[in-house]
Amino acid sequence: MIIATIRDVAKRAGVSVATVSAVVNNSKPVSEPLRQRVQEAIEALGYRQNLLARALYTKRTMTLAFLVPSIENPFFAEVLRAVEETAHANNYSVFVGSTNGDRAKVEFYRDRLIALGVDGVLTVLSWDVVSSDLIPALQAYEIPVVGVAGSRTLPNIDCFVSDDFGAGEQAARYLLGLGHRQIAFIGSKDSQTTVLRYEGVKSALSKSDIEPDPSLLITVDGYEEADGSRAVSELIVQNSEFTAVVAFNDVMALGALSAFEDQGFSVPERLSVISFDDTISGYTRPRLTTVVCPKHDLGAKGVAKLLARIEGDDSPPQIHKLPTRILARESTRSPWVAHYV
Amino acid sequence: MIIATIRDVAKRAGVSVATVSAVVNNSKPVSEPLRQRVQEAIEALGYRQNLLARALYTKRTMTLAFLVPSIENPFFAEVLRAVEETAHANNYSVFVGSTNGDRAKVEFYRDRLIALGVDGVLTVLSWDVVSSDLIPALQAYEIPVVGVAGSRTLPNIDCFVSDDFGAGEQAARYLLGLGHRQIAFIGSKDSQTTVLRYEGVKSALSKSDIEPDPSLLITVDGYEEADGSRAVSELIVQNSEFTAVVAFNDVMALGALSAFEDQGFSVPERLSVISFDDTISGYTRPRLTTVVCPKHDLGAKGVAKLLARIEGDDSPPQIHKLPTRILARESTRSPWVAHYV
DNA sequence: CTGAAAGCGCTTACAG
DNA sequence: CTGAAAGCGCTTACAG
Repeated sequence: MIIATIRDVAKRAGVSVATVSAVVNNSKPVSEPLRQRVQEAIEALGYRQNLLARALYTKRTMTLAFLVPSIENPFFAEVLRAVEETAHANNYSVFVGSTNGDRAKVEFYRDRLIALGVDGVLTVLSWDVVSSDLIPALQAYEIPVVGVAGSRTLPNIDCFVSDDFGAGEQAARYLLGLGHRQIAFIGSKDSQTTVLRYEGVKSALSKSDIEPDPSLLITVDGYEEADGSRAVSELIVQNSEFTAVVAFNDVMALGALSAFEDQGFSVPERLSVISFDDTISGYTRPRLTTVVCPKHDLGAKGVAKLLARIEGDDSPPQIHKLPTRILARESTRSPWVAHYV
Repeated sequence: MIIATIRDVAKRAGVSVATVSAVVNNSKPVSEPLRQRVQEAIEALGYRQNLLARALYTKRTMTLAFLVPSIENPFFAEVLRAVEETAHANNYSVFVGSTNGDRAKVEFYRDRLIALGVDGVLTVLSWDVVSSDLIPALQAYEIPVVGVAGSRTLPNIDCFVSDDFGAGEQAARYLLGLGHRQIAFIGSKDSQTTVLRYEGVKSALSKSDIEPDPSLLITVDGYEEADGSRAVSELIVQNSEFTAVVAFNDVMALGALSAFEDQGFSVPERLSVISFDDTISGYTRPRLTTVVCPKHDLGAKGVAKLLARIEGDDSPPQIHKLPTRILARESTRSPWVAHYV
């Protein structure tokens, strides 16, 4: 098949290419008769605009890129979904790049995205990204960048993160509302998010005039299921009283649930467990009450801001902390009846 | 910042743009002194090749697209991961498009991907895609297409699917090996995959001289957790004997697990349960034994074939059924001790 | 080995 | 309202 160009259309319609361009892009007034003839020629030839050739002149490709540390992570997959949706709704297409903590890959995307002329990039501010020169390089080419998800932020670009401190407060307030007073926290060492969420918990406790008990904070290496189980073991040997535990994420909470069951503490009868993220929390037994991150909003608002920047928005960059919400399920309950002593 | 073009580099190095092009693409021999000067000019100017301008002439953008019905589905997320990995390893970038069963979106991507000049597209053969003219349109522009995942295939393009019939056989053989004879199947109505997997189960049964009992096949609408529970209820009222159940997917199996527990049938002590896909099967209690789909291979091999097509491979299109494998966990056990009567 | 020139498919001042 | 022309940043015959 021979691919029709704007010139072919012009010839068939008996007009100039400028006129064809004007009707295709609706960029200038064109008289009805000519418009008609052009349209017919387009149909007849099956003409399609070549966006690449167009971009050469306009510097706009109508493409965006989204960079994540790992695509298959359900959290990012959900953000990606919102990114694609929002981009599509605004007539943009999106490249996905997974960086996997690999600086070389970050550099590959840095070079490639510039070479491909993307109009903007949304990126998770993972360490590999932040420690490379991706962002300044993009900015040197006047390609807007916005950061998203993760708790890390950067001062010189717009960032959309979930409010981890607020999430911690929310979790604790929920438990407090149920009547819990002795609330443990299990988290991951070296995780900024753990810190923030725990600070939120402490804040809520303080507001209820409860002195946070340091022996009720357990942090372990890693943030997988086994790490959650391990944290629970450590918690139990502390021998402090508690009626509820806040787990850093769903997966650790799953491990915690198993550990409690193994030790004969039934959830939620004797102990309440609450987690964060809402990834697998609907699949555990009991189903976990969790603090839901605004994954969809993160992607949607991130893209919206990116598009605004592309359109010329030059207001100062801001950090946007999006609110979380409690999704109550089966793992939490009032401690009135019985509790662990 | 002023963006350096090939002309700027040529000027600074005192050579022609043809020479710069030759060294950048390593497409022609260039004398060492000139190469040197060009390299220096490139460094000094921070020159980067504009792939769009290049593509205008070469018709190659080094981009691929991957179309899925839903990005956030963990199954496709995993395929996407392999797609991105393989593309990157071969110096390609990838657009992701989610079609969501929406024909209009399929058409958007059809037009856009052509306009953007992608070199090839990998697509899940969901109904929206197959019922649109996406594939013929792409082919008219000589853009190679390969189909992936899902059980649907098309005769005129390369397809990579997991071997559902084989997966069913595998599941049944595994149960048979454990000593089970009365094996139930719960699946989804109107699912071609259900049919294939069940056929595989029957085949394995027949090979062991076991007559498949039709009352042990339950199909329901939908394929979510609640549907799995419902299927189990229906199965129980059949009042037929069985010691194991094969569930169409992990999520239905989760529902089945709950239903069995509610009815007082403990898994795996009284009943074995096996599922397919390995999405959430590691998170259930007991952890589900499952038949793992070659999600990563699907993506990796699909892209590899696509690249071969781009490079000119014109062998006849083929359907590739990739083998599955059993991942044994806690939900299956020999029925010798006790079983449901 | 090197370069001048044409051309890839568009858009947009500019002139009419 | 319409069109001729220049130019976006590259590559590749072609000639030397």
